[in-house]
Amino acid sequence: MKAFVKVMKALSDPNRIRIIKMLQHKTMCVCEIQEALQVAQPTASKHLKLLEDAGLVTFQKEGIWVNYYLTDGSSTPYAASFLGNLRHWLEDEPEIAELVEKLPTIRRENICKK
Amino acid sequence: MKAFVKVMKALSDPNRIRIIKMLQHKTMCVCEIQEALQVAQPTASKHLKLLEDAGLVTFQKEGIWVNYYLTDGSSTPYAASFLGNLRHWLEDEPEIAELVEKLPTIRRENICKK
DNA sequence: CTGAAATATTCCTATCAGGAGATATATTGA
DNA sequence: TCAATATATCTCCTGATAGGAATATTTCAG
Repeated sequence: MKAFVKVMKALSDPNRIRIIKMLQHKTMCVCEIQEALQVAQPTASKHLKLLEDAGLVTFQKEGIWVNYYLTDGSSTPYAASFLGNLRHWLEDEPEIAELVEKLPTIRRENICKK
Repeated sequence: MKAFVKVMKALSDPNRIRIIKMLQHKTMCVCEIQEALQVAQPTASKHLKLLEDAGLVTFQKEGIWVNYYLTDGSSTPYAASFLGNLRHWLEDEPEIAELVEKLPTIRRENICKK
């Protein structure tokens, strides 16, 4: 029950849903997500932590960057099911489509200073 | 997006999940749900309204009673998918099992005065 | 080691969600 | 019509949550 509620809450926020939909297309670092969502950096970090706690995303450190990507859903059957369904769900939402279109232009080289 | 978030939020609360799991077994009136969840009547009503807005449950008036039951999920594909998955999800949660076991003893004739 | 850059954490604020009591509404029976 | 019952709505309280600013942490380059 707790695990289920955690996944449901994680997917109850538009910005976190947007993160999932973006990560379906490419691995992203925090600053890229921050830029895509137009939020402050701590806000992006916090959303990612919540998604991680729910078993939906994970990350790998690459030097100074932290790359986030979707999990295989092995943590809970709920995560697996949602990650599967969200592959096609919301695909035709104009807002999501627009966000995905912008994705190729959002690259850490253009955002970060290093 | 809004419809999706609405369904996710509706299923983000333990008491509302319990309602869904109970309605899988039988149609229930508000006072039966109130009794099963051990909450105040307005609380039960509010949860039911939220679930209804999300397209997960609906109701039929029977005189003084209001009978709530699960929808067929035709309002949104999300509702349909969740109602399907929740048929087996959480089935082996002790807490849910216990709640379902108590169900037959919760009958409006024993609760309501009329 | 030091400075700079990316990210995480802390703290504060505003809004939202769950709960209950009081009250309004609706239906039925007398 | 009136009283009783079931349910819905309103109001208030409290705890949770999204957001950002400030700060801490981590990592790398030099």
